[in-house]
Amino acid sequence: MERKCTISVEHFVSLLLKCRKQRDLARSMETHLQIALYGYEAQAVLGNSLVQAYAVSGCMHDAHSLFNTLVDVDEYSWTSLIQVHVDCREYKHALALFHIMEKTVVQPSTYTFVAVAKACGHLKALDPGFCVHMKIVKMGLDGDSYIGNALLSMYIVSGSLVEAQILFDLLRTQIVVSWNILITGYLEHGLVEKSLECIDHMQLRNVSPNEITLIAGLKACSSLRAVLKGRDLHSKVIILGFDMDLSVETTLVNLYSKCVLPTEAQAVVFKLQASSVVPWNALITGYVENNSGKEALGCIDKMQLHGIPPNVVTFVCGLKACVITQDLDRGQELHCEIVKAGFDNVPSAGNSLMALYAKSGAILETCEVFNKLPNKSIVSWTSLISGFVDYGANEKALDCFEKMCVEGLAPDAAAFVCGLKACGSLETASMGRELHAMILAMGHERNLYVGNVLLDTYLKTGFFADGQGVFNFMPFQNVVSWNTLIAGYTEYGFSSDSLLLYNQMQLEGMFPDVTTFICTLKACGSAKEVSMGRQVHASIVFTGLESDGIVGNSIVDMYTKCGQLKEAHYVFDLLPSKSIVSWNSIIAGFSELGLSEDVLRLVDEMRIEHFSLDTTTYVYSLKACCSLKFIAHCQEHHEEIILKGLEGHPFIVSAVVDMYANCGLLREAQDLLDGLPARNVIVWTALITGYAEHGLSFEALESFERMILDGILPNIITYACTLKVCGNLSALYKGEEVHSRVTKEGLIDFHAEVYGKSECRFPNPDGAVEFEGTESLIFNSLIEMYCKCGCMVDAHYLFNLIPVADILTWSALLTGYARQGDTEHVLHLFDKARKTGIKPNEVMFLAILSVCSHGGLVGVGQHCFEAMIGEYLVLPALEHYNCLMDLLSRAGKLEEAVAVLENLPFGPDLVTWSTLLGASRNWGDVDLGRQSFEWVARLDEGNAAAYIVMSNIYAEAGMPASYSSLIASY
DNA sequence: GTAGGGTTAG
Repeated sequence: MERKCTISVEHFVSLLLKCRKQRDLARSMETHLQIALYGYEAQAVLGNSLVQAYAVSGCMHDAHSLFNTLVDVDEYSWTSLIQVHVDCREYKHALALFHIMEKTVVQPSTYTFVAVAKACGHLKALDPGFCVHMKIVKMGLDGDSYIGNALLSMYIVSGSLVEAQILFDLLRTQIVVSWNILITGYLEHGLVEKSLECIDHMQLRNVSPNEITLIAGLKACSSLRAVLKGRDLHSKVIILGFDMDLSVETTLVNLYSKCVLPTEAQAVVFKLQASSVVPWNALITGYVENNSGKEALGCIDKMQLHGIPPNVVTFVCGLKACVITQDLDRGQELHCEIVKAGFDNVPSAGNSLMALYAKSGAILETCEVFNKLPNKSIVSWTSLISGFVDYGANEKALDCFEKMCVEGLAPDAAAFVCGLKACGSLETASMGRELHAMILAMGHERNLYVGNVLLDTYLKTGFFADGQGVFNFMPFQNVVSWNTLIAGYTEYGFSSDSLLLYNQMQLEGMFPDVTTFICTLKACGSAKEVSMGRQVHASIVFTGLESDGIVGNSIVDMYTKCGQLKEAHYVFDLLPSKSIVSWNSIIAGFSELGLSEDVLRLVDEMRIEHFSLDTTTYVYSLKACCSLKFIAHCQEHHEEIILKGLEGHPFIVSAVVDMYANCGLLREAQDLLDGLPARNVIVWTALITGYAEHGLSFEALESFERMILDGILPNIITYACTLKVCGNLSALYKGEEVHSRVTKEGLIDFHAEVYGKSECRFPNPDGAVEFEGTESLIFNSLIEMYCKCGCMVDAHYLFNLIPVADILTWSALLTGYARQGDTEHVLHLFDKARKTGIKPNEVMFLAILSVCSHGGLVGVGQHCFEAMIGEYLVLPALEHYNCLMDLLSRAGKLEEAVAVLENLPFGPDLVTWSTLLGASRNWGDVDLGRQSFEWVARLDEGNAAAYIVMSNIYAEAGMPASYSSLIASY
């Protein structure tokens, strides 16, 4: 009872104020109990304080129950309840309470309106906000500076900048706070220049800026990278005496860092001599943002020397710096320090650790950090997904994405970006579409990152129309969007479109960056557009980007792909620093043109310059060795590869098998292939072509069978080679089987209309195989196969289906008909080919000459031979001369045939002499017969037919002596 | 006042 006298109501009020400040619920409840014990419950002031104390501690329900028991609810009770909801960001609730209050007799005060205006602003609720404004005017409170600023703030926060400016101009007095609301408002809504204009205006009206104004101004300068204006504000800071204000100085550090003026940023920090970690962090962040990882880490050391311990932000930046410098060791040291300092449970630290490990390829550590995180936020999940994507584990990434959704976390824009990246790498269009639908449903489609990666995913999966649609409907495109489009078209062989896009983007005022140049150079290379390539090269020099390593390599690559080795070599020699990629680019150029000696010379040069050969280099040098048939050299290479442990690499494996197969070491090739744990289409194809090229047709077909049994899908090269073998063997049945395979796989389309390119989805382009020309290669191989097997009906049927017949198609068909002796078809087709603009080649002329000779069309044949040289400028080979001699001698023009023989530009071969031998028999020319026979016998010993023909000549000429001696010698 | 995950490229 004694205590009852000593504790006053005022004491309880101050006690509750303390509880409220410390959000100490337990003490609030204890105090509540005491108030009840003392019988003070009916005291209005205590009731209101209790309501506030409960509300700020999160016990809104208790606060409301208590509010309902209050005996006299006054303006203060209502306002404090509304205020508390606003503080807890429960704006809707606050507004609802205000509406209830309006129905009572209690009149709102200035404080009530300030709280309600804040709620309206955050709700972006313009109509209720305007009603509140009107009510204020009606009550004559609009002259109050406090209310005026609250309303100004309401319009700004809700984004109604025009209304805010009108209200601002109507304010009775514009104090510095009013100006600051306007200035920070413009800044936050991106109207950066406008906020700087306001700062100038306020000074003209003799309102002196305070630290809030200066911070806003400096921030504006940062985002505009406006160094001069920034320096101007810096001098204001000094004049007005804010140069020891931690916040102002930190913003200054940030400004100088963003403007890449590290010395000035440092000067600010050192001059400040503060013991706070924050300005140091601003400095470190600046270095990280400018990709100066080493300097950032140095700064962390220096800061500790000044006796300032790092905080979480410092560690986060430090980890980023380690990613930049690729210094995993230092990263792990930082990890230890983070654990020691007890920051390992802080989400941002954990997420940055994951980023470090993921970007260092340490996926296990990434997962470990993730598993240890107590609260896995959307950011943590995204870090994990991103880690899997970087690691190439795209399926795993998508699994995680699903798991994250199952756990009830709604993906945000960044999470979608990672998920889509996985889809793009997996080339799974269906999953990509699912994510796209989710993105639309959740309203993330306007995010630039999302748009760009969506575009990339559609292009990577071959859906050009959808990709173009995404691009067109983006709210705005940036340079990345254009780069993605350019790269996407090039990837599918539409390089000319890429080049048009490069021009178009510049017409639309978009400046190319490093990546644009890299992508465009690639397009120039694939399109062999060297003049455009030179233009791009000039632009690169103009922008001073030619010293960039990747750009330099791309220029070399462009020139080599265009076959301009001189220019490529010139650029290569001038590269400021050559990497293994530079060497590979130039080597690839020489390799492409079959200049094997140069390839090996360059490889030697790079060895001299202490570069270690990588898989790409080995592939080129192996190819060069084997085309030069440097077998010993090849084997040395193989040993070196084994020594380096590269023999398992898929590219190397196929190159080595190809090398052995090419050199005719087919046993070795076969053994190597059989010993592989898994074989791919490239290795099998290398073996099959090896067998085919060395005339081992049966082994080639057998390998094709084994490849199918191995479960490997052949590619067009495999099919073309196998069809050739079938033709050589006249293996019609096998050939037809291959035909039905390629049809089933859709490699040829019997109803081939020309596709609108954005409508169709192309098969995944195989690295080694150019997409363009796929179909005609298969068609030509099939036609040739049917021709060789004598099935001219099938050959001609396919010929009619081919979308565009090229010179090879015509040659194959003509040769086929010629082999059948079908003069009529050959002459007709020859005529048709010429009319469609085909310039006849040597193969077509051989076909013509051969049918003319068999059909006795001497005049036509002779005319053709003359036209071949005079009109079509095709140089005849020995085969053509042989045919001509055959043609003449069959027609009895033996002398003319001999004249051809005597004027031959080459040495005659077995066919020449056999032809003349046959002719001699037909026309009974013993001398020419004997001469021919002697040559045939010399060139092909044991040619029984020649003996028989010669003996017949002797017998028919009535020369028994010669006849019997020839028989004896035989 | 400083701070966590996300887009294109050899």
